[in-house]
Amino acid sequence: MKPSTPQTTSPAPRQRQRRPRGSLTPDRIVEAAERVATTEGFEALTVRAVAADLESSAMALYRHFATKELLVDALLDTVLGRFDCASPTDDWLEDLRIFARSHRRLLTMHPWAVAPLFSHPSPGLNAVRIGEEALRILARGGITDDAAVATFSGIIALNYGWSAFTVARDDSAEPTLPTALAALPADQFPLTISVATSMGNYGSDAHYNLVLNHLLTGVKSTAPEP
Amino acid sequence: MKPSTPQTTSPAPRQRQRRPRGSLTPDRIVEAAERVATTEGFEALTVRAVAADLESSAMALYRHFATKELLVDALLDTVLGRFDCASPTDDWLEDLRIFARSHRRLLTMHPWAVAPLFSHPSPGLNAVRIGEEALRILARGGITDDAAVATFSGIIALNYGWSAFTVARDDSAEPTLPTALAALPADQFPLTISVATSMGNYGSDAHYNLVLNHLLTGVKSTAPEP
DNA sequence: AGAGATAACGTACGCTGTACACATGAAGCC
DNA sequence: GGCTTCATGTGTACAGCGTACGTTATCTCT
Repeated sequence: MKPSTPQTTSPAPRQRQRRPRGSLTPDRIVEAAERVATTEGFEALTVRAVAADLESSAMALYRHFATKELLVDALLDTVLGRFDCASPTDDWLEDLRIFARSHRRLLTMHPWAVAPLFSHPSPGLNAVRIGEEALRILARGGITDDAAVATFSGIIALNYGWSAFTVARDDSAEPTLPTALAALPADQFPLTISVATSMGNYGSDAHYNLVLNHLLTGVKSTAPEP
Repeated sequence: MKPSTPQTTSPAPRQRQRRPRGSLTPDRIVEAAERVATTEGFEALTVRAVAADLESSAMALYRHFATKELLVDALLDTVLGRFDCASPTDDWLEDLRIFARSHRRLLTMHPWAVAPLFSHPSPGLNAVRIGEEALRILARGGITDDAAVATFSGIIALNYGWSAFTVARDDSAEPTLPTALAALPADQFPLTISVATSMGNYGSDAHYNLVLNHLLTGVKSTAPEP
């Protein structure tokens, strides 16, 4: 196999077939990194794994990203770049709800990215773009300055925190969460046991919409115009 | 130095003075782990570092915790065990606010624990205890079942997400966030620039209280009793 | 005192990110 | 065309990680 280097003069071919010059670009590396993250999980996103996906060597990536952290930053920024910045209706509160749902969908569609996005400051340009969109919607409702920043922060925080539930969920776990809760000592956790079935779908869309409704109700109640 | 083993027969003392039999307990190991985490940060919490803090060896810890993950789980559960479960007033909504603030304070007082708590499912007993307390308060307001679980989840999610802001904040960063935002292209991010100063204290207590107010307003609006 | 159990420990292995030296291929210059 | 120069791909190596495995020392029970 691989008789492409039949150089009999050198007994041990110390290097494999080298890839052509422009075959490694930041974009291609980020694509490979995402491929690894989606298929193997973020914890398996190692430099060597990305290089293997590109059929390259680990150190080759360091010509384009000084550290692994910078590569991850670029990867996360491309994910944030997929946010859909549409404000379709003419009701600003409804648009705010759509904004929140879109952001949440962005996270649920990239579950491996939630934890690193959570830990990283990552103030990339696309993150700013998302914030600008939220501020635009809020301004239409007369909410500006600290109230706007706080509201925006609240929605983002809610979404990130909520993603912790949905991402960590292991539906193949045995025993199921409701049955595990039902086995608790009834004298210590009576309420937990009584809502065990509802606890079964904690983090669900229905629960999320309920909470988002609550938050938006409060936002609306402090908006200048009725 | 250390002439305690002047055993001249063995030229190289292959082992240092071994510690007595009961000197290593799960509790002491967890204490040492927290010491490392608080002083050096969670990323520096290695098995060898914990062992060094105990003046022991790395493998000695594995007699008490099968894996590092289990040690971390125990550490996180002790942190959750410090939650103060008081419901001081007779206004359930006010108690819910105090509950949320207490939980948030728990996170801010253990900043290193936020990220691992976020990533881990970690359904320890103390986590259930916190949930039971929230359900008790909500039940006093007539909120049960799915509405209660959703509301509880919302508060917890908000706190975790919010902690991402406050934990990641690097106030010694240069340039400051407002000045960095002010340098953005004004035609693309006009609103972000206009709220740059408010953005400076994003994640602050004032902003958090504002968001919590919004959420509680919504909760109150759906509560059975006025 | 002797034996058995077990807690503490040392060594070693495969993995990680990455510093460093080297090899190679494309581009500019004569 | 030949030669130089420089950017880029690659291999080797190292410190540090979690931890499997085998050794020892100490405690307990006769």
